[in-house]
Amino acid sequence: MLVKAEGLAPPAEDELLLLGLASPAPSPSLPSSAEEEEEEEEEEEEEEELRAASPARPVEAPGARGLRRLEGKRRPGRTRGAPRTARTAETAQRIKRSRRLKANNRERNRMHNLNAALDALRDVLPTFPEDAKLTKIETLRFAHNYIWALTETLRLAGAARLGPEAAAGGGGPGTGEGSPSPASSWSGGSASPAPSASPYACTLSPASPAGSASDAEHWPPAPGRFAPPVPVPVPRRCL
DNA sequence: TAGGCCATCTGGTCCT
DNA sequence: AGGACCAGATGGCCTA
Repeated sequence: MLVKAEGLAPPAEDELLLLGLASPAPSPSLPSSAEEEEEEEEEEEEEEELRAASPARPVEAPGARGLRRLEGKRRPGRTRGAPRTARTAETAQRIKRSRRLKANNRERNRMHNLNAALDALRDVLPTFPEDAKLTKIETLRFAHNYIWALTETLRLAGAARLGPEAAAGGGGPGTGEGSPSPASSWSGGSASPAPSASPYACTLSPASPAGSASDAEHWPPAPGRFAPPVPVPVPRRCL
């Protein structure tokens, strides 16, 4: 997703070689070809460096290099003349750097995947206006409350069919005993809601799971970014 | 300009 | 050993 392409942080100077990484919306699971190429290059370089660093060359195949060594020919190279210790130190640095870049790539992909999942979640949440974009925390909180509201709706609907007694205390789908408020499982740390304090404390406001703090504070006034999911007969408790 | 949100980098820890 | 996951740091963009 990456809503703000221009919001991307500039790549580190030593990462400028990673062509394509700055693309605004790289597919989370499908790295760009440039990215793949770069990764391959990195791996090749790492292997090369490892080979150069290892005096024993345990995996050396009986190929050209082996022959060259047998012939006593030196491999011409960039490290010619450099002290061995300095060379290996530099090599270790390069390997370390290469691994870091790989880890960065993985982390970036991981976060892209996470954001994609978050986007998918946004897609199924009703917002007003429709194209309003919830922040990450809002999305999670809203989803939490929304699920709770739907569950509660089902419970009440089922209870209504069974009669008033069931409505009084019946457990609904997946609700175990009674109906746990969304907050009962919402351990949002400081955002911990204290839901049952007031029967009307809960809202579907994305920013206030089960009505933590004052709802007005979290529910932006006009033009509101979102509205409670109107079509759902939300329990009064959550309105 | 301050504060919120975000993407990215980074080092540490855990898991396979 | 390498990858996944996590949290802290950093810097950019946007808005009130």
